[in-house]
Amino acid sequence: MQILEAALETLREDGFAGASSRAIARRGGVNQALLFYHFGSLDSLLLAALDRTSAERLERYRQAVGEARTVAELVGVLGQVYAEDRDLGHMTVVSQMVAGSVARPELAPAVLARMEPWLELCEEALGKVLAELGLDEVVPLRELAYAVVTFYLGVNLLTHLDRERTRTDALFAQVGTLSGALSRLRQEPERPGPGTREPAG
Amino acid sequence: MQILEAALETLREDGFAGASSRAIARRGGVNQALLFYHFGSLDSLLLAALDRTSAERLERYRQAVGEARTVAELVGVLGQVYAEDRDLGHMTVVSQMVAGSVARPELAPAVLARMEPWLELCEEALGKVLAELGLDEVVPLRELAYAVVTFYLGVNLLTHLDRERTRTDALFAQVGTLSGALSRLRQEPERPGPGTREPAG
DNA sequence: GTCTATACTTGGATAGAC
DNA sequence: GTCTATCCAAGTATAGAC
Repeated sequence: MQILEAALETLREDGFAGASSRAIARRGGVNQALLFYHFGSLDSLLLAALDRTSAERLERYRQAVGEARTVAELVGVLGQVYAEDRDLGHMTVVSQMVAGSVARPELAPAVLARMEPWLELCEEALGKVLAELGLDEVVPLRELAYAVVTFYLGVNLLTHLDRERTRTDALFAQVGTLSGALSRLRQEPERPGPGTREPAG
Repeated sequence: MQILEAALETLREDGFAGASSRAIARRGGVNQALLFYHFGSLDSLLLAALDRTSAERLERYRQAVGEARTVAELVGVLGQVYAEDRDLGHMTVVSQMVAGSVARPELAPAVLARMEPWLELCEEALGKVLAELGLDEVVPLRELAYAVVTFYLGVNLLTHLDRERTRTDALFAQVGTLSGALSRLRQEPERPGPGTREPAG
């Protein structure tokens, strides 16, 4: 819907503190009273907007995670989907809503609940990766998933200050080569001899 | 000063979106006009507040990093200082100011500049760690420092939604044991034989 | 469903008394 | 330096015409 799109765009461009009913209405080219007719309150509208991007992106990520057969594939496709996210500004909406929950504590439980499916998907993907690398049972899955989501939020918070240095392309690449190396190490664990000691990097 | 304290407290408790001049004045028990007499504008006051906590905490972290002789010590003391930070809410102020910079783009360069010393300190600390673990030259220092700060911001953003799961005690402990293991591995690299293959965890 | 008009609150900021 | 008083813009939300 037009209003929802406008709300998302406003959260992205002007942040939580700038996402007033008037600002959203202005951006959507609709009357300000209309938001309250359709959504009851500004908070409800913002949560509905969060739901919308969340559902859309979640589907995209699920598809990516489901398709990938190897760790290398997974890391590769996640890097692509993340780039989409950054450009579309989905995670900005999320981080701004999380930040805004400090100002409006009523939002906190709702926002928290909306993070749950992301954690689950993250766990699923990490489970795949760790199993292939032989690291399951070593690394606590739930905590790692939480850490990944946390980092993700941080990136999307910082990227507005410093778009250059928050490019995660290099990071994804690094994770890719690292997991590739680990994976090979695991598949041929007992092959010693010359040629093994390559300089890393 | 009383006003600065009030500004910090308001940023912590009510977030950026709730840190109005009136809210700050109310909390500080002073007149609202006084903020503008002393700081000229709300933005200036908020930045001054950010400067204040930043300077105070930076000193504390510098001391911690400077004192630590081993990686284990460093991780241990950082865990303590972090716990202070979380309880005092310093990083909440930072993350809220970063989030607020989306709504007020004029703040962005100033906030970004105030992160620079943190990145430098983080690089210094990581340099120590990586050298002791023999991982320097393998891991890109600047990028890792940026990643650590990013994660730190994410944690302090999320902790308001979910205080339980953002406890980083376990994380610090994990990093501690991991680096301990790596360190030992490095100090006795050529000692094979029985008793070496302990289960990880 | 969408608009105008409006009630009422809160916000940033200044002028001027003390 | 601190207060009162005030200006005016912007905020959430509702009532009611169309």
